[in-house]
Amino acid sequence: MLTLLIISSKNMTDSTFKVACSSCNLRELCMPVGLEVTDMKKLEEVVATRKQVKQGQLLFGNGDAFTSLYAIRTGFFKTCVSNEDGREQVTGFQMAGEIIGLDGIVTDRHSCNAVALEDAEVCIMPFANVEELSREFPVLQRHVHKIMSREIVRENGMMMMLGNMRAEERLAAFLLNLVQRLHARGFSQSEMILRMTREEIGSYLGLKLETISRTFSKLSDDGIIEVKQRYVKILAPEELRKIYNPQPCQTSI
Amino acid sequence: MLTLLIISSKNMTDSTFKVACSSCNLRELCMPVGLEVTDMKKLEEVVATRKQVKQGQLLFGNGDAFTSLYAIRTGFFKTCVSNEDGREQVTGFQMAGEIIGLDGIVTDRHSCNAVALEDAEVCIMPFANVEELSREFPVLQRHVHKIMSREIVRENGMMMMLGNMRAEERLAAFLLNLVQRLHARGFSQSEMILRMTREEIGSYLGLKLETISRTFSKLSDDGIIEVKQRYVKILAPEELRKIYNPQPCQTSI
DNA sequence: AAAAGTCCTTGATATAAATCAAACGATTAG
DNA sequence: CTAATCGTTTGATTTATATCAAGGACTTTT
Repeated sequence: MLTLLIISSKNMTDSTFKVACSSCNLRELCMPVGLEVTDMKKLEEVVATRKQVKQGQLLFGNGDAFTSLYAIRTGFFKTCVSNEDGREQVTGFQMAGEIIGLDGIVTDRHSCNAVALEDAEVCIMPFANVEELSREFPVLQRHVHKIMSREIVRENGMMMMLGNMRAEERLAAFLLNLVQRLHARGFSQSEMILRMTREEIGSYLGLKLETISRTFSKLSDDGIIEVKQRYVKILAPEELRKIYNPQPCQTSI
Repeated sequence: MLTLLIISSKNMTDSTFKVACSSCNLRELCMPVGLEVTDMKKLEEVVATRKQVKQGQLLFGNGDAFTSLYAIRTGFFKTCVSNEDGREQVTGFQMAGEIIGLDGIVTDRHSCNAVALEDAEVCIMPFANVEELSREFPVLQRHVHKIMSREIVRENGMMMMLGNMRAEERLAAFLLNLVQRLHARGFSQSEMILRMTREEIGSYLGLKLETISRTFSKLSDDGIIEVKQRYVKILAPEELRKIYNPQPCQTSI
């Protein structure tokens, strides 16, 4: 029975359902737009297979050989780097339609861990395929460049957060960013269920879990959000945006 | 006379000296290695012209249209992002052989400022050329991907610094990184002249200038470095490395 | 249903770095 | 040569966040 289950699972995830980007509802998120149907069919070759990753499992880890990029189909990931002395830094949270694995290109080894925060499924895109098809399709080439550039710009923003902002500003930015990305995927623009712990949020924002908790309570006391464990509702999005982007002090002259 | 000077300057920087990557001593830093001479000649087409940037001048600024990547030939740059309310974050310091401008790809506009910290000269590489030649030369394609991935990995490391490290660790990491890059360019592995102010170092490391100054003094008092204004000499590189990478506390069991 | 394990919240206290302030050294302008 | 400016150093004090500690809430296991 166990064997049967495993075989069944393998079939399900690896070969039975041949991947079809053209019919994937995440197409506009991880594939270039404005393609002819024939080109689209060709581009589907970037994706070799899919893979399921159970909550808590590693998709790839620091030191692993780099072979592929991964497009998240379902589920939620965190990526984190760690120090010789064991300190961890969450470098990002990724959701459906986003690409992970770019860190591995430079050294042919991954330099971070990608952990599923809920059961997930990814499309495996062997990087050799990506590069080959990029040479053939300028639109894919441009798409890949944009994905990498977007990540660079995101991390620039993170440096600004970590270097300059106070706890409340960081958490406001975090919540606004998260809900905006969820909204772009068809979810509510005011409510969400967090997939990560206070400690993981803290690591991402350069704060301790107690500070995250206190800051949640503060925003809740101020009537700006409603928090109940992992559930968060944004009651006053404008107030939250004001915290994130405080107006410069107006001087009289 | 002024006109003459301008014309002369324009000739010097834009057209007189046709660029030749094959004879540039920074070739191994900004070009793929192991190319045939004929391919090398072809690849030189990525570089359109050179441009000189005076100390304090902007190579490109936030909001500028993105057209090109820039390979630094001589000089030293900082890149920085800024907030609506005017806070600045230095996101990097770049020296000869390094590539700047990658932030512009995703939106076709630059999202940061690149400022010359000393008189500089850059090779302009129109991004259209880069993409076209990347399609023709897989080795260039791979090179471009690695440059972008390296920047992503560097920024992951910065997030670790800004999120987890104490002032002394950040400054140690900064000095070790800087001197290592200078050494790779043929300079001393223990001495350097800083091109940036304490305030700029502070912005980069998420600290205030006074903290940078105090931390320099502390490292100096401990006999680990010698500091005199912008001159820094690393007296005890191993000690500095220990500060950057403190051994995890050994527990008895 | 009880027990155990996570995760979260809140309070009391400590601390690293920020802020405020003054003076000093190096460079530039007059 | 003197004054002015800019960058730096150092001291005194404040403050935001970390740390330590305890209890509470939810989830999973038994």
